[in-house]
Amino acid sequence: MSASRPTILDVAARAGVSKSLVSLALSGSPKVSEKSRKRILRASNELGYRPNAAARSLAIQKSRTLGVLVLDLHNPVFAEILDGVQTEVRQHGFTTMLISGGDDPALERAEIDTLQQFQIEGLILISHRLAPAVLREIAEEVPTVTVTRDDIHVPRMDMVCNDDVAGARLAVDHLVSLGHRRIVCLSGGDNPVSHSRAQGYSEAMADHGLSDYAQIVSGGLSDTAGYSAGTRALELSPTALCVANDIGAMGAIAAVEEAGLDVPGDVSVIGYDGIRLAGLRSVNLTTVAQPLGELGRLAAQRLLERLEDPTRDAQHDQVASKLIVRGTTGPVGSTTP
Amino acid sequence: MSASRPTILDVAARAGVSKSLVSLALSGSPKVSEKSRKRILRASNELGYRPNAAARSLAIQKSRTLGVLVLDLHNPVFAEILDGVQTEVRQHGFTTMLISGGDDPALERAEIDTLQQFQIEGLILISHRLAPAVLREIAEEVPTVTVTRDDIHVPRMDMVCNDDVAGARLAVDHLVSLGHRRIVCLSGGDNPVSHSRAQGYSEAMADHGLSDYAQIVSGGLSDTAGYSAGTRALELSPTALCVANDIGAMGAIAAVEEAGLDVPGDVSVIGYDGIRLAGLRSVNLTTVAQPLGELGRLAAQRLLERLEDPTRDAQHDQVASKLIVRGTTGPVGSTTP
DNA sequence: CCCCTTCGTTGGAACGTTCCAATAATTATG
DNA sequence: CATAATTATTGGAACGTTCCAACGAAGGGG
Repeated sequence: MSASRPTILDVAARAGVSKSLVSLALSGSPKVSEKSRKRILRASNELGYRPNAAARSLAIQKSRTLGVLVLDLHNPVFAEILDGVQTEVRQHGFTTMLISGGDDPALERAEIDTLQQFQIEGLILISHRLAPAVLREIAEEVPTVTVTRDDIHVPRMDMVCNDDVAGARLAVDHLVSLGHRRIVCLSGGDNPVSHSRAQGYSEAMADHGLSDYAQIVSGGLSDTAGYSAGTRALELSPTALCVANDIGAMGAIAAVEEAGLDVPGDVSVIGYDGIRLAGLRSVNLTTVAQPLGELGRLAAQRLLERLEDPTRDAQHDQVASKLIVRGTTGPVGSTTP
Repeated sequence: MSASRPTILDVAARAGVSKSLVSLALSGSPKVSEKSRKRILRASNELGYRPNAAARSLAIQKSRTLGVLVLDLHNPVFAEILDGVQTEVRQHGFTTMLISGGDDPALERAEIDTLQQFQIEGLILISHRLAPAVLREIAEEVPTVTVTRDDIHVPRMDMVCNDDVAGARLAVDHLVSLGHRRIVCLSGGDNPVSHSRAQGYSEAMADHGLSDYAQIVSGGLSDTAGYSAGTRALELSPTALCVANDIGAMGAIAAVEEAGLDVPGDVSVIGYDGIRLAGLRSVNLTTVAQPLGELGRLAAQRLLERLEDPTRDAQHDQVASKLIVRGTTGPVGSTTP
């Protein structure tokens, strides 16, 4: 009948024992007699007791909570990485606090601050826009692991990425094997990930002796950016477009089709990321798929390891991406213009 | 040099005042002299002081935190609703804890439990799979508002929805105005939202005197469900498909195209939800758009109102959805088969 | 029968904050 | 100039938990 939630003292009173014994019993200590344990558990259930996380956190000086920042919840890539994080973290009895920076560095910083007020024990950054100095500052205060970005090096900070250079090469190799030579790269703009992918493209083109055909059109990671870059790329009369990411590739496809050309008959298009969306029947995009869930799982694992041993050297994992051939790539010239 | 974070006492010592005054100053109380305030602020900055949310929560008996459950982070609908929630909540100085139930009732329950251990002051359920009894139990313990579902009524629980019946009618009206009569409905399966949308379809068909043409093919809310329902629907040789949601509509489009038919030349397709994805150039789906952000904003607002006045009567808001005409619908028979 | 273990149990302190009542310092009032 | 009123500041208690040192009650060995 009390207005507020029952506390450990209410349980103790009802079970006729001390609060300390309740605490012991609920944490599963072996030094509680079977008789007491039963009575405490019963009292606890009857009252609907639920421990107060704030009080516990204050007492044990730990929060058993990890913070997770995603760049932007709208981008499916991040939701899929998040899945991996959640499953791994849950298995270890940690709670996660999820925030999204909405693609705004200032907001990101503010949200991380809130996270720190909750005394998070570790932080996972699934992509971010933080300045190197800010990131360093944060990583020094709380064990941190970045996913998807490996450009900023901070002493004790782990990083989990795929090899964008190798991935982009996979894309080019695939197109070349289909007979394409006039392969244009639609870059994702001025960010580390896009740089690596563009570099992989250039390297692979060179390896195939196609340096003369290599051309990079600058774009962005969004649908509209992919569309406008695609439109510009068509002036170079390519037979294939190698796009920086899946969403951008979808925009590029729209540009190709709007120009009255067929995908993949006239122009093949390949993306990067491997979001589920790309597998939708109406999209059916050939892409270089990162193991997104695995990326998240690994990040969580590295963070948990660091919590055990905070002095461990920074680790830098690279996971392998693989080509998924679907319907947007095909042999060169399957339709004659 | 201390290993752990500075506390309010460290700040007090450095500023040469008592902890109480620091607390006062940091909470912006007017009864602190300008001189003290300055010194405290400086000391606080120098030490990099950050209040301990757990301690505060314990002291004030409030967490200033709201819990948000989304059914599934992968579905873009929810991310967009979430946006609205976040902006509104932030403005009021609350923090949100976000969890996703991964479409599993048991997990949902467990995650909400965790939320309650953190003493959340309110809960927003952006769709859920909870049994009525469980939902009732939760809503009795913590102020709750459901978004997107309005089938389970609980005394003090607010609900924010769009009018699915009216929305579906909008879709049918649009198709009829384009001259369509053989309009088949691809339902979203056995859930309250899909039922309402199917009902709106039936009502509108009747209003237009097209009851004889009304046919509902049962499907689901996913891409693949839309695809298979679409395939089955084509046997009825429709000129238009009215699909339960956007993602399903994308699947249906694939089915139509795979059958060698043109969208919208041979078959028009309309979706429901208004996810951004539908606006991508390569998708360009005509749809009935819910004001997703507004839905979230309103939910947060209702919850905050209830926190002010817990005895207030349950409120049930309906927001208006509107038709967005894009490229997947067109006049009937624009291509002759 | 007494002492020593062992086991089960307990009260008190601590965690970092807020809030209240009480005090100290300052200013206004007669 | 004393006293009242106001303004600034303070110490202590409280929040709900965990942990530790200390306790009482059994049981076993001498």
